[in-house]
Amino acid sequence: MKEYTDKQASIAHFAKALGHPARIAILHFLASQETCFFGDIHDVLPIAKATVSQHLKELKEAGLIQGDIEGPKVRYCINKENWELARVVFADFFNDCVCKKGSCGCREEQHD
Amino acid sequence: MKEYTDKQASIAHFAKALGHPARIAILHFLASQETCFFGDIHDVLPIAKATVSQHLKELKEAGLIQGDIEGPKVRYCINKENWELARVVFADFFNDCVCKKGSCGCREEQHD
DNA sequence: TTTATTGTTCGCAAAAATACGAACAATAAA
DNA sequence: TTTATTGTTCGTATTTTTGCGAACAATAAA
Repeated sequence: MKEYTDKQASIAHFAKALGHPARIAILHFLASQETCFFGDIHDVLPIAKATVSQHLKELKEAGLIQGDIEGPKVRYCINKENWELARVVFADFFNDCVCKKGSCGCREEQHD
Repeated sequence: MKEYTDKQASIAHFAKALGHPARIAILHFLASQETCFFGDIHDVLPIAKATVSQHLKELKEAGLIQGDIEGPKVRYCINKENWELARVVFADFFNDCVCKKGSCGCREEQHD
């Protein structure tokens, strides 16, 4: 009956931003390239530029990337601070959430 | 123009499953309780049982949890193997995707 | 056998996410 | 100034997600 905690909302928020292959591909690309203009990103994705722009906006709103205007172009980049924050948030989450050995009565074997 | 890789799809898939506070709350709860019946989970969430059941189904389909029928009850538990897989997938992702120092031309300071 | 208890599934409604082309604004080049 | 390049925003359509109550199935209890 209780509401969600800020921590839970925060994890879910980051996870949601990562919950689309296009956005993962964008982050992969940003990490691999030295030049990361909008056009370069668009070139490696199978979607229209309007859609790419939308995905970039979501990543920006989640704080995971930033964009700098350079002339008529826009240079995108991973936001290092929040990236590190997200890394820690996920690492903590996976560390906290473990079925302690023997603490639950679930069967060991997997089933469907 | 290229499609997404299996790895990108896999990360996005796990992230999507984690992209709702109710599902994060469920995982937190499963990790903290010794008894994890459906009813116990429902009791700590602010949503109807039909909705809880739906979220559990999604987590199950993502492979993150499993459910065992015990009498008329159902005992849920984190799926340790896939949990470990997800942990590694995210850890790798955050390690791979870093804006190498000085490799991109983004401004250092944050802006809006 | 009848009645509770426990969860899932069904059917539906509302909201959000995804995607696109067209129109637009801003800068750079001619 | 006119034209081209670069991205964003707008409007819209489609799909997916989220949520609920009601109906249902399965086991346990009376």
